[in-house]
Amino acid sequence: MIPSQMLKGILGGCILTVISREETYGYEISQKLRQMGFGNIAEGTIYPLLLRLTKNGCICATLKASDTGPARKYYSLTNTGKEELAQFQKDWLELSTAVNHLIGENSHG
Amino acid sequence: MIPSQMLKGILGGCILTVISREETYGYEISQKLRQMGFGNIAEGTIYPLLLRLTKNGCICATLKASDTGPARKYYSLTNTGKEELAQFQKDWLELSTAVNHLIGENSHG
DNA sequence: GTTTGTACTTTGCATTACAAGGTACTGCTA
DNA sequence: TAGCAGTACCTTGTAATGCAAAGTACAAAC
Repeated sequence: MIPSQMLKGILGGCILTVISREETYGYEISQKLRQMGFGNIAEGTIYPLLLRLTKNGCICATLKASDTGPARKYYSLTNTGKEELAQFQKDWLELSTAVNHLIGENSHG
Repeated sequence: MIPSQMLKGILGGCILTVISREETYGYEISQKLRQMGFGNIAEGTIYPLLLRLTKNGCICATLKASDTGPARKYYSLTNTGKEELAQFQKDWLELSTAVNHLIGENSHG
């Protein structure tokens, strides 16, 4: 299990990434993240995050009926969201480079 | 600049990594992290974190005089700290694998 | 009609990076 | 002597954010 603290500042970008692939909704996002190896991300994490991203203008929702349960909120990226996603990927690269550099150097020591 | 939220849950492990290479003190750790590409990590981040790690039994300090300023607190890893470091590296691998997998899949459509 | 699975929401909490301000020692300069 | 820069550490309060817990609601199966 990835510690929850490690997910801070990362989940938002991950969700933008998932949505960028295709329109999707909260419940499905949580399932996809689990399949991707993020472990079980609580609903109390996903839904507030989606609301935050909506408020920030990164994503927008369309309500669509479902045959198998209550209606779903399908999300898609706005232009702001696309910029935000690009920035996240840049930031992630910077972080992972620094950490891998640090951990890697350990073995030369 | 790496966003501060992205550093949550990561800085602790990074500091353990730095200390594992050789005994060092707060001020020097902040300089090393900057050199490693983490940007300027505030003192208000470093010192509380070192206190926390000490309280958790991950590191322990030895006060040593300096020729060029006030005394320094040199930190070294305890056994608990070594376990914590190993766990961090495992967690980091899990996280970075998941994120890279997610970002990478994006380009396959 | 009760349960299971789907699907979204809200409240309150814990963790943690950081800004801002403070203390204190050394060495240099005027 | 006074003042400043660099080194070195500490404390308080704040903001961001993942999550637990609880609630609402619809559909299908039993």
